[in-house]
Amino acid sequence: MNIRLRHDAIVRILRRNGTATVNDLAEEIGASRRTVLRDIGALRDQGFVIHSESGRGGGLQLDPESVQTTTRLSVTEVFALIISVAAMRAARSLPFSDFADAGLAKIEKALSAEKVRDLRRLLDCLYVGQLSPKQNISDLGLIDPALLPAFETAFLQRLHLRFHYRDVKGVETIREVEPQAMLILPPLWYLVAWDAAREDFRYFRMDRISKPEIVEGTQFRRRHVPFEDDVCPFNEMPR
Amino acid sequence: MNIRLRHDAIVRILRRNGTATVNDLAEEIGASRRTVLRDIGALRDQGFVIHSESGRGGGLQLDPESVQTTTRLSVTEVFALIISVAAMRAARSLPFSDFADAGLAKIEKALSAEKVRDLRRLLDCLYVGQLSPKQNISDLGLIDPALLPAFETAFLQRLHLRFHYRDVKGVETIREVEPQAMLILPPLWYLVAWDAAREDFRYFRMDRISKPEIVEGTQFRRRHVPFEDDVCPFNEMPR
DNA sequence: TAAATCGGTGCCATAATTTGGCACCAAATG
DNA sequence: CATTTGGTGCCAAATTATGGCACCGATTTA
Repeated sequence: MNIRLRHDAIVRILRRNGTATVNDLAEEIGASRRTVLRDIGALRDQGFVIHSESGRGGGLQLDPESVQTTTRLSVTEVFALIISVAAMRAARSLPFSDFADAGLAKIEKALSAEKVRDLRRLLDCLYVGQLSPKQNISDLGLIDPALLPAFETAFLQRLHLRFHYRDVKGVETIREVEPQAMLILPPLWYLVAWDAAREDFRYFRMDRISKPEIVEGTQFRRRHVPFEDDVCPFNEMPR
Repeated sequence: MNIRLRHDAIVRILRRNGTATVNDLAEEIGASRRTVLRDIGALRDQGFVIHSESGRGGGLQLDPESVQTTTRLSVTEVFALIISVAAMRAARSLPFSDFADAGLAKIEKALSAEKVRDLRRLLDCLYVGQLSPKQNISDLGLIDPALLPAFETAFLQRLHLRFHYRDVKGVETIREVEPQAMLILPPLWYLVAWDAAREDFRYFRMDRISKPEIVEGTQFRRRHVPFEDDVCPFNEMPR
């Protein structure tokens, strides 16, 4: 077994069991005691806080405050994942074990097959904290990570974005808009955009947007988004 | 030289030079031709699209569409980075080379020293695309990544957040709020929160928030954020 | 056409790294 | 005290990475 996989496994087992002895770990992983101890050292070097107690009934314990993960993902992957996972975490408190088992299929479609292994490991490693009451995954609407690349480009480079939008009644229209702002109301993300055809601002729920595409050569200027603020004015450039 | 560093170096050189021969790479990196060819193979397996041409004047070329990065970061790191980088990209179009050289110090303070190496590599690898006019980095206000952990927890777990807030006039107050929504108006991020003391919603510019801390044992319910929408109502749960 | 350049593959010995076993220490427990 | 458990140093064995070499095919240039 690979060193990375072993590190992941150790963290996962510690998170699952709460506490484990070096011998337990060695046996479950299929490596020698010496190797496990070396791995523990490496994990500590990486910043994991692992408590240990000698003697009978002793063992290793991962500090519950340690939110760290062993998995390292590419930027694109993490961007997509953060949004999905944050949405889920926010939607209801639910343990990721459930998510990993039952809800994975939903994300598997969005991410390419090779990335799924990484994803599963990420979820295995993620800190679950106080999340408690179990929920049915199928209730949740995720933001489709496949939308993000086109979306991000349009948003950041200020290019017109064309997409299909399905409204509350299920009616689908095609929109061409200037993406002006994002509004995050967990678990939902909204796009705040100027609708050129309607000459007004519109709010679009991200999970109802499909087939987004950039309209080339249509750079626009930022508009003053009509939100009022009594603390500080919007659209002001930072110092 | 480590295999990871070599992969990073290859991608970086290809991005920089546009095209390079295997021998060029081998010499610059200080590895054998055989090893470089093996690395190219590995990078292709990882999904990098690398074109090649035989004969004089031939060589390797990284597909400009290939936005991939070699660096893999932890979730926390990437979360912080994405926001900073997105803010910068959005603020003005500016080449990351500048950013890496001049603006790095600003981020170095926020991230721990060990992570800076990763960060520099990330920036080296990032796809720069059409970014062109140079800008003075010091103009830009970044969201301090150090704020994020406390902030994220409060936001997602619905806990009260206490922080110092400096308003337009520079007056600093201490606030205790219920974080309800995020509003992204590039390059600025706003926190939309219910201010318990003032019994009303307030907007806080992220870069004016300091010393955020979670107020334990103060879980709140989501409120209906007073934004109107004619496309679909807010705060509606996704299907 | 011939020579040179350049990517690409297979093979194998050598170099480097990782792993496992062993001895042994310190702390805790019954 | 014997036992359990974490932890370290050391070294040989196993595993993996590397470099050199021969050689192929494509392309360019003379």
